[in-house]
Amino acid sequence: MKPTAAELEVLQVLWTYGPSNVRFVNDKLKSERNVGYTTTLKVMQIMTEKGMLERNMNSRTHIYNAVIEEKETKNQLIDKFISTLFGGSTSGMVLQALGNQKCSTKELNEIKKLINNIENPEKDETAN
Amino acid sequence: MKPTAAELEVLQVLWTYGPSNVRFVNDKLKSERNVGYTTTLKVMQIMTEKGMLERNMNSRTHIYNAVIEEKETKNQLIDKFISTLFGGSTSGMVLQALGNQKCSTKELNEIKKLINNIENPEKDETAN
DNA sequence: ACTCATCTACGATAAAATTCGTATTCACAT
DNA sequence: ATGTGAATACGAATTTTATCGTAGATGAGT
Repeated sequence: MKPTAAELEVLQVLWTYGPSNVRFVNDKLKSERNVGYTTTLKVMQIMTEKGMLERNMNSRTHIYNAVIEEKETKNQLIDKFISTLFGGSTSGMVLQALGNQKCSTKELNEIKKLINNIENPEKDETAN
Repeated sequence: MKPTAAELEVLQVLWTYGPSNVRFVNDKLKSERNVGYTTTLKVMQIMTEKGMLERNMNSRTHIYNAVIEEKETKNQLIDKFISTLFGGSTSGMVLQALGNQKCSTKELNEIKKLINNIENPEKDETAN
């Protein structure tokens, strides 16, 4: 399941706001770029055919929802990204991402904490 | 400058091995998947038109080289990736990537070291 | 000089993704 | 009931990407 760029935009809206109709999704997309209503409609219909979305047609205005899971989908995209650009080295990608210096101290601390939890699972402080 | 998937494959070869001819690049690509020689040729010609590559035509066999920088290009791709999928949060992406558990202890230590260096630049041990 | 392998140039095709116009249907307010 | 606004359905045009076949040029070896 490999969403295209346009499909990812739709998924982001649905993941963020939950089940929505086409008008709502199109409005959100239009806040980023110019896109016609029927364009968004078409994309969402195709996504439904592909099984990415499901739709409730009880009312005249159909309500769409994401079928594919946010976390799982993003994991697949990250894996693909890492294998294509960093020869499969997660740390290689992380090092480059952090080197961009866009992280606050707080964020860096979160990452350090996560690393400690991975290294010492028995001392996991977030488990309680 | 947004390389396509096929273009990224070519760039990876040139970044890794330096200036190369079409035959060499195509051989490398063929170790991963089946792709015809003229296909690779065409891609590289188009990339040259786009300004991603430059070519030396002194000899009959043209030698191509990447114009766009590996680090800079990957940074742009990471930024795009993070902004599209993680609302611009680098740590959000890193947390999810590390959560996939594919990092060795050694790699995790490298990341921790980098974080420490970012937090305390004056104590940077890699600078010497 | 001739042949053969190999290279580039060029164009055509195919496949995928994106976009939108038009027609039709429906619900609601008047 | 009728008109209006808004929704879906459908199909088509466009753009982008990817792929490769064929033709012509070149150079190396005999």
